[in-house]
Amino acid sequence: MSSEVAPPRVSVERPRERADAARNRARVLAAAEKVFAEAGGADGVTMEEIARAAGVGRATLYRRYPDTTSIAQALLDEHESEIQAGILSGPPPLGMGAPPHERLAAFYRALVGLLERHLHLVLGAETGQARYRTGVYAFWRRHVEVLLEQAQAPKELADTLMAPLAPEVYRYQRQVRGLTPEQVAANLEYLSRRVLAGSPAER
Amino acid sequence: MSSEVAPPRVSVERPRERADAARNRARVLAAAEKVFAEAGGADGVTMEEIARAAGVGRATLYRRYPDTTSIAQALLDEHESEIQAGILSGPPPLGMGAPPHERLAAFYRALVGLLERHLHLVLGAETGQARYRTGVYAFWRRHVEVLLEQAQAPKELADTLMAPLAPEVYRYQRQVRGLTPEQVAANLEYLSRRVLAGSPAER
DNA sequence: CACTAAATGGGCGATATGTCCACTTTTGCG
DNA sequence: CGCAAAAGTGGACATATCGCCCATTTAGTG
Repeated sequence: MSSEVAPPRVSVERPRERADAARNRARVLAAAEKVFAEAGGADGVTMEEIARAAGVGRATLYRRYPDTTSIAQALLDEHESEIQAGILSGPPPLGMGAPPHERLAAFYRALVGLLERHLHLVLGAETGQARYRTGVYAFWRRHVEVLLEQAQAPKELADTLMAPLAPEVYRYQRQVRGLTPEQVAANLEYLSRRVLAGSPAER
Repeated sequence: MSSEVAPPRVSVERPRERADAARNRARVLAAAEKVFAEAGGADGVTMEEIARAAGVGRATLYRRYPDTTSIAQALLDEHESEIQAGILSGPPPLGMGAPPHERLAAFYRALVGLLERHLHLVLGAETGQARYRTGVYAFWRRHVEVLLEQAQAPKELADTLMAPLAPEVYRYQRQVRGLTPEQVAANLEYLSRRVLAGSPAER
């Protein structure tokens, strides 16, 4: 990040959000939450539909969000931040202090919980390519990378170990294969142990 | 598969494809191949665009394919069939005869090869949800399931072990993380050994 | 209380979709 | 060899969404 001549004022001098803007922001988010839940993802959800449900014009939506995925992303941010905080400064096994394979298992459990509670939002925000463009993916990825290093396993496995957390994979396991959230979490815990626990990698 | 009253004629009595239909089918597939390659996936590819590139009307496209993903799927079928044949009746380690973890590694290698050569088609055909609706996914899945059983590992891991083969994951590793196909394959081989080789699962 | 700037929402042109139907080509048959 | 039925084709049409523009409204400020 580069900074030009720093403005003399404190911080970035954001003009403060107007009252009606804040009100509409809240309306939009509440309406979008409902719309995504009903659609079960982002499939048929359009900007038009969210605008109608929120009782605002389409241009009001476009002012803040370029597309439906960024609205879902905004709704998710809050929940994802909680997990980030748990990783950075929470108690073990999610936070520091537990052995790598237990921390990975805890991380898996936390994200399975998120997927279970907000699958429609994650499908709306991180489907397909979009997943890898969100800032939060980089965070998850880095965390897994560190755990791999601590366990003396190749850190290039990070994306491989993240792949089962793609929302489409979770949806398929839950709705088509009929697994319970606990079963999914147990499988991932098994994976954690197999890959990170025991003898370090010989290769 | 169930059969009603079998028709007296040999086979299903398909009226045989007309010459102009066959010609246009070939044109469409050739044009679609090119269009997908240029777009690098299915992102901005429309039925209109493929029709224009093939020099046929849109209705001609819709007669055979309901959407762009099914066109990409048709183009992929051939290549995927080769791998299927290799699994069912080819030599080890892809075919029968090798230990499970080696067969899984060989399977991973075969699919990495497919992804490397035809990523744009796989992105066009199996992006997001569509991946789990293709017939071929069920085949891959079942194959991995059998290998898991043979290695006395929980067969519910099948989808988890398939997840890193999603085209978006491969694209990200190759184009964003800068891994080579060999590195991706090596990582997956490591995963195969860790999960399937050695002591059976205690749980 | 008036004034400025942010915020709003309806409307517009462009593009894609999926279906329909009149016309053309191929094929089977007398 | 020619003809009729059937299969195939392609352009047109109605509909929907997108992304943007701009006249109007509304909130905050001196």
